[in-house]
Amino acid sequence: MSLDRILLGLLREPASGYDLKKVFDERIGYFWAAELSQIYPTLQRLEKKGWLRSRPADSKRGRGRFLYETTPAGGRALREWLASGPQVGDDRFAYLAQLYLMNELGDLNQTVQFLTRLRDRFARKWEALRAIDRHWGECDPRYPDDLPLDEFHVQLTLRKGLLSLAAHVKWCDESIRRLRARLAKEKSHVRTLPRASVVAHRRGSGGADPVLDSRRRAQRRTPAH
Amino acid sequence: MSLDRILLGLLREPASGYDLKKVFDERIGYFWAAELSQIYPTLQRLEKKGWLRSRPADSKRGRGRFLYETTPAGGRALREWLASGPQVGDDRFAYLAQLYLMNELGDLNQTVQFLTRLRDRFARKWEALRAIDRHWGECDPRYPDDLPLDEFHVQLTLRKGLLSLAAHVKWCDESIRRLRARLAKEKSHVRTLPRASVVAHRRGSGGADPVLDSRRRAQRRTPAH
DNA sequence: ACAAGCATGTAAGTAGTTACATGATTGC
DNA sequence: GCAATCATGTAACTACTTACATGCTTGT
Repeated sequence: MSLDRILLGLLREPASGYDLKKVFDERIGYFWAAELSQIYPTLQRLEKKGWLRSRPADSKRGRGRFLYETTPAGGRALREWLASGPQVGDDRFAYLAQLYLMNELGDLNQTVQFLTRLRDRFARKWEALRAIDRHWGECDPRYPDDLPLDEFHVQLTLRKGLLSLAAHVKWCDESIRRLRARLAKEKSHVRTLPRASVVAHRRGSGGADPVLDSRRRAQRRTPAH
Repeated sequence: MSLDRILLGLLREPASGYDLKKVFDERIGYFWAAELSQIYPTLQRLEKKGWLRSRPADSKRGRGRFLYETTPAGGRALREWLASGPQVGDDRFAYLAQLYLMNELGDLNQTVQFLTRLRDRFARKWEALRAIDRHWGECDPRYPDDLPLDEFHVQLTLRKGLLSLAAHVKWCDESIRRLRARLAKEKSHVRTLPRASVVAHRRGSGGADPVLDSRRRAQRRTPAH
């Protein structure tokens, strides 16, 4: 359903299935993904429905291709979708389910490691969007508030990705800090040495852990927002 | 796959399919959803696989029920999943796709309305989590940093929901502000009256629009983070 | 009598993934 | 000759949704 409308929207300008795949991978991957094996049958179905039309074209490299384009009927279906209000689906975050159940492992160090890896993934995604943002800003003096309206809408979605991922990274950092504080407290309890917690804390953030090191590296480039 | 492991995790304590549905709806809906029509067959499949066992039980109201529980083999499968690293899937946010393509409607006011409705939804979700957070804090003096470890893990996921939704609301507000600024600029351009933008801005946030009013009402209870 | 809540399920359909098949062209 | 890239597709499978069927108990 959503993929149908997204293709309708992307095909205001003619493109092939292969082209569209690149748009998903290189431009809009932060809010939608699609495989070629899903794109091709969908294009065929939408053409049968009268929302797309295709024509053969030749490519520089490889065999011939088909360029698809939205028909007026397709445009109406698209606008209907856009005007139907925001489509908010059920959230499904497997990593939160894992964290929710992670007490099963009975080891807070595992949870710290888990969140550290998660932080790394989010930070990498954030950096990818940040690179687009920075590049766009350098190439167009109208960026971000005086862009033409079509690009302005795109920029709003990019901004969402940036803010959202920054919040994710912030949450990971906060959680790791809180977990380490608990670990330190536990250690000092076992030893009954009141100053042991300080030592434990120094150890925890001063070792040669490669994951932690990559974490610290990433953190430098990371957002206030 | 993920649902399998989540059920394994939830069934460390015996429960029926119906009970589990309530857990999804009332406790963990902010990161996972499941329908009864998916839960029942999954429970049967996991029992055949040896990861769950069931026994009949009677209920106060309605017909007899089946209580399921994780077996040792199920526990091992669960721990394997938890130790396998964070499972981060492809993001699919239909509302961002809509916003990305919304220039098609050729009317910034429609985009403002769209984001206002979106803001309302996020704010409501945030308030639901905030209520859980507040209640928990009032009922348990150990909240949030001295909770027992199982509840501490749960709290981390709740905190993620709060931070994430707060960022969503912030993004909506920022976007609406930027859109209004553009609308004001356009208006003043048409009229060629340099002070018209001020008037337009006052009108835009002072009218009797019920959606806007609900927005402002919600905003009072909304997060710094 | 009937609605609401408890309780378990099946059937049909949609959306998306993984694996595979095919074939052309360019650069090394 | 071979890998990479361009290009289109099918088949089998997994995950999830919507609609429906059934039946029991309690409160109004």
